[in-house]
This record gives sequence, structure tokens and C-alpha cells, in this order.
Amino acid sequence: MSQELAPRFDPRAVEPELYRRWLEGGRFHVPASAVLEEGRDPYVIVIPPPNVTAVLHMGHGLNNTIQDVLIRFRRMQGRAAEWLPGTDHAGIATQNVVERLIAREGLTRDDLGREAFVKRVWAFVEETGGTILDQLKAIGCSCDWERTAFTLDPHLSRAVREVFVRLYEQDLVYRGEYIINWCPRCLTALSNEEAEGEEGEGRLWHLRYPLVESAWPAAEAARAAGAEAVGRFGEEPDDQGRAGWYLTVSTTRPETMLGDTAVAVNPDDARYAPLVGADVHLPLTGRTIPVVADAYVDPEFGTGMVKVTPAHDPNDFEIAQRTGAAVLNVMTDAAAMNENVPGPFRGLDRFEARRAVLAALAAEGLGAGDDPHVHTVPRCYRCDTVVEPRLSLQWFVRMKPLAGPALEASRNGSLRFTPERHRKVYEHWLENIRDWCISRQLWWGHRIPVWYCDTCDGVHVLRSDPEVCPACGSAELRQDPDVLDTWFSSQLWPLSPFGWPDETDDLKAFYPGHTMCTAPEILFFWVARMVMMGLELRGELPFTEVYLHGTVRDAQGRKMSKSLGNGIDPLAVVGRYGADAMRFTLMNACAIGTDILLDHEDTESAFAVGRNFANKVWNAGRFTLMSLGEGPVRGVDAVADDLRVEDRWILSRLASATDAVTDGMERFRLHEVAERTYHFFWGELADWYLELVKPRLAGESGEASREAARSTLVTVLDGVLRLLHPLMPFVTTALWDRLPWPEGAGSRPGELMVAPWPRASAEWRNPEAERMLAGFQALVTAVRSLRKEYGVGEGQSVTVHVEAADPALRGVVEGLAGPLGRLARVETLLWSGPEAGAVGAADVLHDGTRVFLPLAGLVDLEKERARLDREIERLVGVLRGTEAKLANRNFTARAPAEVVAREREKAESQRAQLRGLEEKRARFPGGG
RNA sequence: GGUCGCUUAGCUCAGCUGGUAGAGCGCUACGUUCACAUCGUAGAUGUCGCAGGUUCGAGUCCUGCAGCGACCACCA
Repeated sequence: MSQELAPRFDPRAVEPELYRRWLEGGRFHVPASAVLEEGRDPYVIVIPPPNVTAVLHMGHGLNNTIQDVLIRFRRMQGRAAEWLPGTDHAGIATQNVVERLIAREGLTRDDLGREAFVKRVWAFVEETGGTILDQLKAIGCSCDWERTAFTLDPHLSRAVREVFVRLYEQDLVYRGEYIINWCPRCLTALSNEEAEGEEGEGRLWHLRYPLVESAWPAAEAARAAGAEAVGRFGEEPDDQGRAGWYLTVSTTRPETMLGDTAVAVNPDDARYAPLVGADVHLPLTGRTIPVVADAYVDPEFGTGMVKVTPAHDPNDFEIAQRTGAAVLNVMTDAAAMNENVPGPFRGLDRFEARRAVLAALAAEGLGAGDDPHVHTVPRCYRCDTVVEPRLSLQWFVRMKPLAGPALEASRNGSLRFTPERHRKVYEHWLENIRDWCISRQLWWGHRIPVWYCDTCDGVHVLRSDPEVCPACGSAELRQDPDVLDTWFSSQLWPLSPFGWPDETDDLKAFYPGHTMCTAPEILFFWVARMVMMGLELRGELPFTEVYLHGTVRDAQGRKMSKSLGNGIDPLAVVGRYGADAMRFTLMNACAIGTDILLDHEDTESAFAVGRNFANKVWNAGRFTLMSLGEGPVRGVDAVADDLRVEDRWILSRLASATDAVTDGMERFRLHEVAERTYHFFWGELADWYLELVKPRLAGESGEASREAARSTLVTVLDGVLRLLHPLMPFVTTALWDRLPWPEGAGSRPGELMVAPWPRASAEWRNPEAERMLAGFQALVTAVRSLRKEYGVGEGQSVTVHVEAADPALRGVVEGLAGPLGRLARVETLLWSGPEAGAVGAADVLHDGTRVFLPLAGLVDLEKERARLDREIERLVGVLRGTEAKLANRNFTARAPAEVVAREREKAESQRAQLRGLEEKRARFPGGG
């Protein structure tokens, strides 16, 4: 059976074939009946659906590896583990991709027309969409592919429509004209979350608005009252012969002044009181606008006077609502100046218009300089264009009523966050939630189910498409041209793929789900909205745990991105090092709340941990399989009487690792899971246990001993492969498949991936065996260390004197004489101290055991003596510190007893070490 | 402006409920004889950002400071 195993783990020879086998065996699918009829405990994760056009990147690699680890863990625990996969139609993103595509043919979407364009997008999606799902298979994801969903699937679309209508009926969806974020490139409205602020160095320009002559006395009065914004022409050297009084306002967007309809001051600002109600000439436009009073204006900020552009600023809009100021839209969809501005500016792009306006104002002597100004400019999250706030008629969701229960779920702890700190972020957002603009002026997405009747002016929000107006019977119906924000459908992801609004078996079985695993960036976009919808529509949280992982970055800490070219292709990594290597590397770096840095210029060392470990696992398994030989293997219980201390030790260590790994899995502490399995497998099983049992497996210590070793080895390997399986499903399965099944251990599970998760067996715990083995390890290490230190050659066998502090250790070491000989090249072991005057290397172990290595003629005496003097000096210092601590009454009286006891032991051990050193020193006469 | 986080070995980071520090990678030396050189063995490197405080005792708790970062925010 062993010949087929290559000396190096070759993932390409193993992984694709195993995945195919799992798939064909239907191992990932969970029918609703598993929960509803068999009564199995469900565990549900819904995948954060990648954009349908997406190509797998390392962020997906991380996100999905985590989910796969969790789902495999729960599956092995016997849960009905459902991981629902799928893709998101990603409205703007996908539409942009296809628009770029047809642009190469010199076409725009308008050239094609709506129907043809949408058809084109569908064709594109059907051709290339879902690539990413196949890519997930390459990294081992055990999704329930039979349930693969797409947010535009008919039944998911039906759910979207049902929700829209239902929320409208409850007055939670409404249509209104407000300032929204508008992307002049995508030509659509955006939600607040989709307009991402980007801080940058900008300028604050100061403009002068001349007051009408009748207001000059008031201006003078205001000036006398200390009104900073009031000035008089002719006072400044660069004024061009104008007369009279003016107001100074400031803005970061001078072009918007063409749409100003008022200037506002705070009603309680005594300085400006004389001017309220006065008129000013709005430069360049020939219009006259009033000075109004509104509490929004902060008298402390700037001059305490604000220009009001209601159609292009949310605050100004509200001021206008309150003060009755006019609203004047001065821009087109594409953010060029429209017909509401004077001729010279018409048609200019907003940034051209900015320059033109400033130039024109300067020419009229109405510019008052500018200052550098750091401020945040909102940009479109899909195309990075500067967003233009704009008055527009859109559909909104009233969020406050929905936010309440979602907030409560967090506050009462039923919704848990990992890392916990995200709870505050989530709650803060919900506490300050604003209504959600959900209509998008796009073609790709869920069409808004609203019809407008031209005959009776009715607005009809309908579950099914109407033939004629439900109110007046007219056929003059127009459907709203807009589609819904893509997140409006994603928020139903825990519900709609399972059949909601129908009360399906799937829904009953798999709602509510359990764990939401995603990146913190979409906490608001998605996570919070799913919570709100789950509670609103179903009265239950869609999941109870939110695990937010870090970002994958390059070696410099920059986010991996296409434009920077610093990405790492997961498939390339899989091809080179294997999926297991990639998964393990990611999990090993996946500490809670931290980002993962990977060097894209050196993937070799970036993934070395995983690759090396996969190979180690493979080779330890390979060795085991080769060493077991033919013949049945019995369970450890059956050979209990023949188990030796090293067998009991490794079983005990396995039990302890099992507990730690299980705990790590439960708490999302995946790097601890990785570290713990790594250490157990490599540092204990491979480095020690395998080395210890080699002679026994070779039959050198009798048949019973061999059987006990075989049983233990098979048992431990089985156990650790199970622990490791969620992290490294391929290599573990490849080995486990070949591992003999112990007699009397019940029937063998069909697949490792559905084998029961190990339960730490309490009777395997064996502190005594652990203590003994620790003693043995210390002995081996000490001899090795002494040999190195004194330059004893590898080929040179030595005699060692040992005086064991614990008499039991002697029996243990004698039982392991073979391994000791091999591991430390010890030929003769004497249980006595050295003869008087013997020259050699000595060490005293922490437990007080003394080790002496005669070095007849091999040692440079001068060098060793100097070394010992240094060593003694150091230890005296350390011991003095420990003794001082023990002499401290406060310490001995107030510290817990076991801490004091430990400190005493430490002092004792230090004294013993010091005695040993002094004795050793005594063997090197001379010096001083 | 508000909120939160980070600062531990050359690099990347662990260190959960306080008991004088660990891993991986890298580095140094030696070693290919029988699972693995994607290996083995041994080894070097830390005033745990700075300053105070609480405590018998602090990387671990508190306060302040410095540097870095994230998120939120309508201040013209």
C-alpha cells in the first residue's frame, strides 16, 4: 500500500480527484429532510455572494476558506451543515463592465436600447458568470452546489418584489424628492454608503455678493455690530471702483453659486440681525436673493454666513424647506451646467464651470481670495467619480422603524460580533441611520414594481404586472424605469434562496442560520440590512454570530488591487503549492481582527508554512503507512495493557490538542487552531513519537509492543487527521483513506469529511506520562546540546552519566534506551555520577536531574572554564532575584499559594542548577 | 470633529480571565543513515512605543503623551 505514495506531497495529483469524488458522492448537499425528518441540528452559513462577474482573488480565498473550515468542522460534529453558495447580480458593477465591453464596439447602452442592453448583459453573465464558483471548488469549498442561487433568479426576484410591495404597504417604502448622491458618470443615484468619502486637500474660496442699495444702512449697522462677512467696496486695494456694501460667503464648490437662492445667518446672531430680510445681488446671474435666518448656521464657523444652494446640498435643501427659499437645479445628469445658468456657463462641465465662475467673479472684483482647505469629497464606490449631491425624485426605505429591532438584538447580546469591537460600529450606524435611497437609474437589476397611470395619475405598487390601470382601467400605464439597489436583493440572501416568501421545507430547515462571515467593509451595506430584514420579515435573526475577518494585503500593507498589480492569484497558489498549503497559510495568519500580509513578489516564502506543513503531514502519514506493515490493527483499548509510556503520552497530548482545537473552532480563533495542530503534529507526533516508536514498529521489542505502537499510531493519526481536516481537507483525506481501521472500533465512516469530530477522551489524559516524557525529552535535548556545545561529532557515540531526580524517570529512559541512542547518539547510559576528577560536560535539568558527559580529551579546558564562570555569575544573579521575592512577606502572604509554591520550586531548581554548575566548575581546575 | 484600534525578536504577528515573553519566516553553525533538505539538530537577537499610576507582582489593568491606522460625520 505504501509504494504509491510519493516522497513529496503532490497536490495536483490528489486535490482535483478528491474534489470530484466528494462532489459525485453528494457530500456537500443537505436536504431539508435531514433537519425536518431526521431531526439533525442545522448549521447554516450563506456565502457572501461574489459579484457574478468577479474573478477569485485572495480576499475571496480568505473569506471562503474560513467558511469552509467552519462548515467542515460543524459537519464533522454531526450538524446538518448547509453552506449556501451563489452570486450577486451587482447592479452598477456589472452594468459598468458590460458598458465598457460594448464601448469597444463603439456603442453605448442608449445605442442598444434597454431591452437589447439587458439581453446583452444576460448573455455576458451566462457566458462568464459563475466562474468564481468553479474557482471556489479549486480551493476545496464544500458548498451545497445544488442550491446555488443568483440574486436575479426568478424566485429570488419574486422575494424582492414581495418585500418592496410589503414595505410600501406598511409605509416603509416611499417616493420623494430629496438631495441624493448622484454619480454623474454612472448616471444614477447612490445610497449614502455608496458614496465614499475621500479626504483631500482642497480650497475654500471666498466670494462677494453685493447688497442691494436699500440694504446699505443695514449693512453698516451690521458691520458696527461686528459682522465679519460684511464689507464695503473700495476698502481693499484690488477693488475696481465699485461702491456700496457686500457680503462675503465661502464655498468649496464655487460653481454652485449659480444655483444659490439665499444667504443664511443664524437667527440668534445679533451681528447679522439688521440684514435678515435684505436682498443681495447674486453675481453673474442678474438674480437677487434674500438673506434668511436659519438655526442650521453656526455663528462660530467662518464668518457665520452661508450661501444656500438648495438643489445641490442636503443642508441647504433643508434650509430652503424651512425658510421658503427657492430651489434651483443648475446641473444636468452628467453634472454639466444646465439652462438655468447664464449663457456663458451653459454646457460647461462642473469643474470647467468652477474655473469659469472664479474667473468671471475675479473680473468683476467679487473674488475675495481662497484658502487651502482639507475636506472630504464623496466619490462613487464603483467608478471613483466625484459624487454630486443633487435634488432628485427617488424611492426610499424608511429605516428608523427597521433599525430598532436590529439595534435591540445587538444590545441584548443575541447577535454576537467577532471581534467584539464591531458591535459599537454597528450600533452607532443604526442609531444614526438615515433613510435608504434604493432606486437606481440603471437597467441591470430588479425593476421597481411601480406603475404610473397617465390617465388618472395613480401610482400602483403591485405584486404582479398589470395589463391596465387597476384604478381607472386605462392602458396608459408606465412602469417605473428604475431598478433597485443591488443590496436591496442581497439583504434577503438568508431568506430568498431558501424559498421565502413561501413557507418551504428549505426555509423551515435552514432559517434562521448561524454564522455570517465577511469583511467589515460591508457591515452596513449588507450585514445590518440582513439583520433588519430577517427580523422584519421573519421575526428572527438571520444569524447569531457575525465574524468579521481582516483584509489581505501585500508586504507593504497595501490592499491588494488590480490597479496596483500587487494581487496574488489564489489559483496560481493552488497550482504551485496546493489548496491545503494556501488554506493553512491563511488560517495560520488569521488572528482575530488582524489583516493578513502576503508578499506578492515572493509567494514561495509567503506560503512556505502551509506548503511545508502539508508536506510534513504527507510524509508522516507516508511513514506511518509504510511502517505499519500488513495485518489488522487493534483499537487502543484492546492493547491497553501493552501501551507504553510514550503511547500514553501521545494519546494524552492528542486529548489536549483536541480540546484546544475544538475551543478554537467554536470561538473563531482559527490561527490558534492552525498553530495548535501544527505544533502537535510536527513538534510532538513527528519529532518525538514517530522517532520513539520506530524500533518498536520494526519489531525490535517484541510483538506485543509492536501491536501497541501500531494501534496507538493509527489512533493518533486518525485523530489528528480529523482535527486537521477542516484546514487541509485534501492531504488529510488522501492519507485517511489509506489508514487501516482498527478492529472493534465500530464501522468505518465513509469519508473523513463526515467522520465524527474527535471528542477529547478524558481517560487518555495522563499527566504522569506527560511528566515522564517531558523528562525524557529534556534529557535528550540536554545531551544533544552538550554534544554540540563541545563539538562532539555526529558520528561519535558517547557515554552519559545520569542521576535522575525522579526515580521513575530511570525506568522510562531505560525503556527508551533505543531511541535515546539514536536521538542523542548515546552508546552507554550509566545511572551514577561521574567519578571524582572526571572531566566532562555537565548539565542539571529543570527537574534536578543531572547529566554528565565524559569528554576525555575532547574539550578545550580553558574555554569551558571561562564559560562556566560566566554561567555561574548569571545564575547567581537570577537566584538572588528569586530569593528576594520569596523573602518578601507581602509576596508570600498575599500571592496565591500555588504561585508561591511555584516560585519555591523555581528557586529550588535554580539552586540545583547552580550546584550543578559549581560542581562542574570544580572539574576544571585553575582560573580562580 | 467624533469613535475605535494598533505600537512585543531583522520581518509578519500570537500572547484570551495580571505571575518577568512565544510562533512562522529570515539568520548562524553542523548534518543527507533507513518518512520528509518543502528535512534534522543546536544556536543568536527583545529596557514588550514613552511617562506616570494601581498591585506583593503589569506586555497583560488605569491615566497622560507620541507615532500609525480604520471607521463615522452636513460644518459652508
